Amino acid sequence: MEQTGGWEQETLINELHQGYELTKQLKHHIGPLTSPESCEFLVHKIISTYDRALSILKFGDSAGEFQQVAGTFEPPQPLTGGSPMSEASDQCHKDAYKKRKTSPRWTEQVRVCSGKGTGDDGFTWRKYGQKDILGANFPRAYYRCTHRHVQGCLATKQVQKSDADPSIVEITYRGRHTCIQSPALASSGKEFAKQKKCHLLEENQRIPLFNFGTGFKTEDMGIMEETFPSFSFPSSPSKTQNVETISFPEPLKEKNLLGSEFLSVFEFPIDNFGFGENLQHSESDLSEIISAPTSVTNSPTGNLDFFSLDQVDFDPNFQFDASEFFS
DNA sequence: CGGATTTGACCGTA
DNA sequence: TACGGTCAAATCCG
Repeated sequence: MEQTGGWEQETLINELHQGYELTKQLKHHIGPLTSPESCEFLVHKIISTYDRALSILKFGDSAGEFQQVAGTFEPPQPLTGGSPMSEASDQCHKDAYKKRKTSPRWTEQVRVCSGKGTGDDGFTWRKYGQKDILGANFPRAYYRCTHRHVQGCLATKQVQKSDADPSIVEITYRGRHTCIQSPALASSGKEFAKQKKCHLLEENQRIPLFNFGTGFKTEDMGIMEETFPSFSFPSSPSKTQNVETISFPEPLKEKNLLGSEFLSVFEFPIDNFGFGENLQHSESDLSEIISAPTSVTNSPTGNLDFFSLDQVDFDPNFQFDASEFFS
């Protein structure tokens, strides 16, 4: 928990750098042909990026202990009992990050208001198993990305009702999405997602602008972090303020996981979906991703351009001047 | 009929 | 050996 600061510094730099890239993209996208959804998504992403950066500055490290709420970090809190979620009423939403030695994963608890709170997180999932878990009152369901075979997406998730409160489901995400699922598609729900399936690859080739799954995780610490006040915000974006008082709009609670699997630190918009294989090699060692980012980008789709860290100069003295991005 | 779900079997790990 | 995770055949569903 107490760290030298190297990790968060790097994260901070990367966050800022991502904000830079996103802003540049937004600049390019602002125009008559631009879809409002894309712009809005970029804006939210940018805000989230800076939000995280600010959070890092504000709280220092301990990211592994953070619970992330509404796309922002909050200082460490106990996971159970008296947690904010218990008071958050319907839109209650909380992320919990649990450390795992060999299989880091990121767990989110979602209160189910209707019957479908188990997974409409913007991705399409296919259930592949269910198990009764020892000591648990409810079985655990296993899902993998629908596009596992088509695009080699290795993202999986586990959904299990909470013993303590059946109205809450714990969703544990593992791996990251390497498939392309746009926010417009995702935010339109499953119907859109169904339509999209047939055109997934076309979408990939047509608008390889950015990956709509984004996020932030730290696998080397055995945890994953993430979440944006995502693209599906119906109206007002989060205003980057006050991380303590933010509450989710109702729709957000089922959308905010969109990018849970992505390593935004290294994945930049245009081609940030190429690290799926990384996870296999480095679930518990982020350094492997860092040291050999391009050696494992053997996506089955074969036509993805992957971001090369070589292209990124993580200058410690990175200067950030927003004005130049809009010039 | 194709894709998604169910469910028992199988496998790896601790 | 028990348990969690995955596979795959059977079944369901639109």
